[in-house]
Amino acid sequence: MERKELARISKALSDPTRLQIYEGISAHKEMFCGQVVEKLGLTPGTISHHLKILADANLIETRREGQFIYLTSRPETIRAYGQALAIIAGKTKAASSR
Amino acid sequence: MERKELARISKALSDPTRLQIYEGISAHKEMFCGQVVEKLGLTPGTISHHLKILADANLIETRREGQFIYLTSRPETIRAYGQALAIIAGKTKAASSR
DNA sequence: CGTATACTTTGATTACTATCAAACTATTTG
DNA sequence: CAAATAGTTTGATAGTAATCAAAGTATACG
Repeated sequence: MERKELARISKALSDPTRLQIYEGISAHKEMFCGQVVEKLGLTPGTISHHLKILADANLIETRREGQFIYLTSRPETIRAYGQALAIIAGKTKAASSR
Repeated sequence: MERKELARISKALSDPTRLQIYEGISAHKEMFCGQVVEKLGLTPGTISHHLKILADANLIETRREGQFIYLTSRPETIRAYGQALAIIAGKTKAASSR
């Protein structure tokens, strides 16, 4: 994974509010934006902003269904991210991943 | 791992310059600040700033030896970080970590 | 078609961050 | 002690980001 993409994912995860949103979406199999707004107590505009950053980092997926936009998490992105970091961290020291 | 700490580590990794510094330190078993300055082409002040953020996130360790300050990476932090994220991401979906 | 609901976009504000230059601190060595 | 070397701290600047309010867009429904 490229440094730029690593940075994009890191940045998406670097805000406590976004982390909380991501945790919520991951914990529930599916949520729509209004639920996130209600749960976090922020304005729809702010939530929309954060969701876009998470989606741009491929951490979540959005799907429209009628008036609602459903949010699901993409665990494979976290997996690839963690793996890329582990490889970097294990460059010289400790290669005992398994 | 707490959300606040996850955010702190993520933020430390969210800047391309810091990622590059971290990669460099991980790749060489040991570096001192001057080497990072030379490699990155930024001022000592800027490098010092980034190193502090990485150290505050426990991603690196600093140790003074005479005039030099040696830098080593702490792979166990990345490991714990990746694991914490994997647990969050796997809350509802895909629990096949092992 | 008009109204309601769900979300997005825009503009403004405030707070944070990356960077540099320059002054400062710590350590070694003549 | 003075001078050199290695980092840190400070002050300034420019860019980025989180948040809100309000206006805008999309979908459903009467």
